[in-house]
Amino acid sequence: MGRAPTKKRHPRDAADQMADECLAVRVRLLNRTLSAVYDEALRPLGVTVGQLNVLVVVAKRGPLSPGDVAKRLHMEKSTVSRNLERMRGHGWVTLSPSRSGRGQVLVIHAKGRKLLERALPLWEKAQEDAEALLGQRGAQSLRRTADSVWSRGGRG
Amino acid sequence: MGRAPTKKRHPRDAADQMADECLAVRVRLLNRTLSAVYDEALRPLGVTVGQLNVLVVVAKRGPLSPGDVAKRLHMEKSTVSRNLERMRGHGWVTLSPSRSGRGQVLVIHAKGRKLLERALPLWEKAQEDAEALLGQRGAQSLRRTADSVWSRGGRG
DNA sequence: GCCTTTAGGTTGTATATACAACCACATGGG
DNA sequence: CCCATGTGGTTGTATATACAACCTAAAGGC
Repeated sequence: MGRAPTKKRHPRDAADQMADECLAVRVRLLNRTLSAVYDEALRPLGVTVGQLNVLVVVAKRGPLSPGDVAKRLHMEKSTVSRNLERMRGHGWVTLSPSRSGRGQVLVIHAKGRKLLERALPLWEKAQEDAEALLGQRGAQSLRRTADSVWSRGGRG
Repeated sequence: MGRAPTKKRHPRDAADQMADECLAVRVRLLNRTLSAVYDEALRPLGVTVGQLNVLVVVAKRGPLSPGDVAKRLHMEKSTVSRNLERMRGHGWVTLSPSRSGRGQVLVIHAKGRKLLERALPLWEKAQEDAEALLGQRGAQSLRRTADSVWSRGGRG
C-alpha cells in the first residue's frame, strides 16, 4: 500500500468542487452577512429586516391577502402567516376577513406607517454599509439578478 | 433646471425607496429560492445544503474545531454547534476532545465521505438549475462578490 | 339545494439562524 | 499550587423558514 490506489484520480474531489463553485453556500453567506447588517441597524425599533420587507409590500400594494404577500416575496404561506402574526401583535397591520368572497385582507396601520418613517434612516445606514461590503458592482448585480428572478417567478 | 415639478412632498415614499433598492430583501429572496433548489435535489439523501456545506469544510480542512467552522462560514458558534449535533447523529462526523490543549476536533467519517460522493451528482444538477435561474452573469457575479466578502472576513 | 372539490390559512414538526447567558476547563499569575 | 481569567461550547429563547397535515368555507357540478 505504498502508493495511491488507482481510485485516487478524481480530477477533483467532490468536496473541492463544491467548495470552489457552490452557489448555495455563497448566497447563504451573503444572506447571513447582509441580514445581520440590517437587523443590527433596525434593532432599536424592534423590527427585523424580514418583517420590514413584508410591511413594505403591504404599504405599497394596499389591501392584499396573505397569499398575495407570499407570492410576491416567494415565501411559504405558513411562513407569511407566522410573520404576520408577530406583526399584528405589534399593531403594524390588521388582518380581516374579506368582504368579497373568500380570503382575508391585510391593511397597514398608522403604527405601521410610523414605523416605516422611523425605519428609513436606519435602513439607509444599513444599505450604505451593505453596499460598501458588496461593492458598487456587486450590489448592482445582486439587484439585477434578484429582480430578474423576481419577474420570472411573477413579481408582477 | 428643468422641470420635474418641485418634489416638495416626499421625494419618494419610504416604502417605495426600500422596495426599489433594498439589498436585504433581494439577497433573502435569492437565498430562499436557491436553497430550495438544492434542498429539493438533496432530499433523497436526507441532507440539507447547509449541512452539506459544513461537511465540505470538515472534509477539506481536515481535523478542525467547531469554532474554526464557524469562522470559515461566518456563522454563529451556537448555530454550528446545533448543526453539528444533527450531523453527528447521522454519523457523518465525529467530535472529540482535542488531545492538545483545549477545544474539540471534528473529523469526517466514512459515512460522511460516502455521503459526499453520493451527493455530488445531485448537487451538480441543482447547481445547473441554479445557474440557469441566475444566468451566467448573475452566477459569476454572485461567486465573485461572495468570495470577496469571504476573504475580507477572513476565509483565509 | 346538496355534496364534492379546492383554495386560502393555520397548526404541527423540523431545521437554520442568532443573541445572551451560562458552564467547564486550560492557562497564566502570584 | 491555587485562584482568576478568558476561550470554546452548550443551552435557553426567539425569529425565519419550509413541508405536511389539517380545517374551513367558497365554488361548482348535477
